[in-house]
Amino acid sequence: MTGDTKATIMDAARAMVQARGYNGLSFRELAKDVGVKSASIHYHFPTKGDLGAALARRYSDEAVDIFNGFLEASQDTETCIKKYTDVFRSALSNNNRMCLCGIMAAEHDDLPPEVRAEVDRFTDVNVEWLVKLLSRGRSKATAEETRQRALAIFAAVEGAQLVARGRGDIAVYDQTIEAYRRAGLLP
Amino acid sequence: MTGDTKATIMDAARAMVQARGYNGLSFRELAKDVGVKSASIHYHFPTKGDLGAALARRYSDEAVDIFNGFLEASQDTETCIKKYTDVFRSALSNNNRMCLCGIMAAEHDDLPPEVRAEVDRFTDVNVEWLVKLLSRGRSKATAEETRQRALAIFAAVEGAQLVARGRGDIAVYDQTIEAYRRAGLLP
DNA sequence: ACCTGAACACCGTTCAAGT
DNA sequence: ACCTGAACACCGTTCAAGT
Repeated sequence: MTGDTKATIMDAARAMVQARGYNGLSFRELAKDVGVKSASIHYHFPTKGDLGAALARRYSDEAVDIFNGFLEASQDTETCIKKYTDVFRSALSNNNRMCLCGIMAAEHDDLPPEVRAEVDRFTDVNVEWLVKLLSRGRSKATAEETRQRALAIFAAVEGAQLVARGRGDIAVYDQTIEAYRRAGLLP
Repeated sequence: MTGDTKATIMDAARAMVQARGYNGLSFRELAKDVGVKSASIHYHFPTKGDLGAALARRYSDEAVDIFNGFLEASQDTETCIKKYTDVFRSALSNNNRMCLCGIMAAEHDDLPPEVRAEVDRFTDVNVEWLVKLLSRGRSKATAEETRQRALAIFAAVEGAQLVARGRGDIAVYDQTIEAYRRAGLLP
């Protein structure tokens, strides 16, 4: 009665992937968590690829909403970028978890095509949002330079998360982000 | 006759992990590649963790040698950092592969402790080397600032590789590294 | 010293069968 | 509409047995 099974499955699966990756996601373990048999998971998501793609799609959609909220709430670029890096920070503070699409990008060659496509879209929505943010302030950078800087910021943040997670130390993330700012990569 | 089995196993396993991750490494597939039965792999490496740790250890050792070669060959910081980023580039140009320890860092929660320890050591040797490089030129940065910048460079390069690999596009890596340089993160 | 076949408990997936 | 048990070919691992 507490909500539909499909959403429950996705919530449990999302936590699992952020902790252990797409390869670490087990239908049988997932079934135990949710309280059904593994064959039932297949009723809602015929294949593991279907589930993975649904997770990445919802994740990107949620990210777009959250990021756009930052733009609306503040005119200040520095404030927005701080909120942005804090989103990635929050994954780490949630039991040393990682960005759903960051961990899946590392598993690139193991992903079914439909999952890969959705993971790519996460990069797209991040870069698009960062371009929007960087374009608000007047700047002498060309459109192409701005796009490349946006891509660089996204990649650097993902890298900071990856390395901090490896160390299991959120201070590593904070120090790295601060070093990016000092160097001038982050506005 | 062409060399010992143990080295052959490690070479095949290394390629496999750089493409598909630690979780994607299969003893049975590996055995087929090498031409033995999977039980024989266990003779040389009792557990998958033993193999993974041996791979990461050898990888870090080789990296140290290569990096130190750069320092000896050139006094120029810009040249050394270019060679450094080119090492990570070469993984991508080798069939879109990834840094062995970068991909394993993403799988952090799935790794046996002995593998995790060796993966951590790769971060250490990279940061140590970058500190050595950054310290050669005289600079007003404190030792702690230098260490944090070294960590930031390593994280940013790993992130560039991760994102470029996700896109399957080495141009993304090149553009991101160039943007790091423009921003002043890379010397 | 090195390799193997057979067994174990796991995995994603399929499907006929239940309600 | 939703769930299940049983089967399939996979997985890492163990171990007694071979040479």
